[in-house]
Amino acid sequence: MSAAQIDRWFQEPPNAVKAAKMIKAIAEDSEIRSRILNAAEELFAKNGLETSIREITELANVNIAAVNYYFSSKTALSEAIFEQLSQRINIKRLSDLESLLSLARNECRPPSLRDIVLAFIRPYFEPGSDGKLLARLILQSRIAPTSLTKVIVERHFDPMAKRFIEAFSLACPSVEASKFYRRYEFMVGTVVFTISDPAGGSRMRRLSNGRIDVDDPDVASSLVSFVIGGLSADDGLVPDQSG
Amino acid sequence: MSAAQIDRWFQEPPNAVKAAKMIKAIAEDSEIRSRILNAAEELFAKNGLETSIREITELANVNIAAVNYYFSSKTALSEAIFEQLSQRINIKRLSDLESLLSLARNECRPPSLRDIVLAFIRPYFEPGSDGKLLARLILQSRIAPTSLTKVIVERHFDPMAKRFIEAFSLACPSVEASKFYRRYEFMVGTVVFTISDPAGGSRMRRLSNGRIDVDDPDVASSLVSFVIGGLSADDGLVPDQSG
DNA sequence: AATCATTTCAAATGGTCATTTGAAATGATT
DNA sequence: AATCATTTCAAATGACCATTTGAAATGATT
Repeated sequence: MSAAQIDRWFQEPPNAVKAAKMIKAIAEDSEIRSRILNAAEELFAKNGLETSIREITELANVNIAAVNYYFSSKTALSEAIFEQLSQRINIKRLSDLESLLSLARNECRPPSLRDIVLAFIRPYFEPGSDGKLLARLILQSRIAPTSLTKVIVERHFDPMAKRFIEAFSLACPSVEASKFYRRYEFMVGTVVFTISDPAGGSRMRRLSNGRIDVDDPDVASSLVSFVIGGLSADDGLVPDQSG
Repeated sequence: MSAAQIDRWFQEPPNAVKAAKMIKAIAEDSEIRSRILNAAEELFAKNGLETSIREITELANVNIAAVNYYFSSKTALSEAIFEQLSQRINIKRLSDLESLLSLARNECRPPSLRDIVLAFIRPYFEPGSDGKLLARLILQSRIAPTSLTKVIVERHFDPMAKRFIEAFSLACPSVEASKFYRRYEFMVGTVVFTISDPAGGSRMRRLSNGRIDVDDPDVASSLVSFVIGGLSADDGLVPDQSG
């Protein structure tokens, strides 16, 4: 699908056959591009974020120059992946949150804190959702932020975070609202760090002499309990009434 | 202080003047070595862990070959820093923990959970303790572990972790003991992620429209409340009695 | 003073990397 | 069929990196 083709598309009179072709072209656009995206996503998840273009293009079975042709730089490719993943997972979270909030509103009760936390955590554990990769990308952007990871966090994470922070206040009216700015971040830390524990050499397994592991099916629910406990903690301090 | 010098030292008869010189030599050993260590620590903390040897040696004002001369490789240098920092902070934590445990024992009461958590968190916030650098190094070893970061974690962190996990059980007998293997890791995640928030462009500040920041003096106590809430959470599940 | 080990240094080495180039292939348009 | 834009590809480019080299300087030992 070239720029020139698109230009012509708008200049020419309508034509059913051409339209069909054009739609097909857009739908398949572009096989190589998505082969690169998939390979990169797979290798980033498996081997970390310092995978070279060479490895990616070898797995994708495309020429090494294709990355620069389709994405203009390796950085742009990484950010495309980060953005795509962030968007997919955060849209899911937000829609889960909104529907549980409106359900609570209809039933004239506050939303349940457990439901909110589950809406936040669930996408990380759903099979095929690449939660582990997203967790690594978030940690990476913590340690070594780039101007573009900052943009992605601001665009795809901050709005969702604000909604969750509001929801926490609804669910826990006894906790002073401004505390949730911090507690939200604390929650993110707990979740992201836990998810990113490398499979196999897991630290939990070592510390517990093999009894407990990160990949145990009930880690998610342990995590939820911990987070709920933290979010709703009574810290015994007098809330600041000045603001 | 050369190997040959040390050999001679043990072969030769005692001599007060020589002894004095030797002790001086050991004490100053080696100025360049420590200039490199300090520069590397500073740059790792400021610019992340991918600082090049060139930058380090420029700041330290030594020749670029000095790193390989004194540390044999850049990896070994990083690990020397990681190890030194881990040891310093973890020894402090362990000794704080042991003394609060023995105090509780003498007074025939369980230790307070708050005291234990404080012993864990305090070193990260003490000025000059390089808590931020350590947090970054820990996150880094999460995302991209090397065979030697693994060794450092096992040597300097795992024994301390086991002690803290035992202490949590003493402080919270109502929580089934094996839960603390997980909850300890959850705590680490919360703390490390929070500490590593880059100064200046802090996310908390953004989300709260400037009202709350990571560098606020009371973040530590918010963190402690959250962690206590999580550690002592009642998850409503029936504990596994089979083991 | 002569010999020896250690330390410093500028320059070279060799490897990996992302990116560019320019020609060849493909495919669409007239 | 001829022209044009787009896509593919092998090879080259140039930057940056850690590490090595070997000679010169320093310092200790006899």
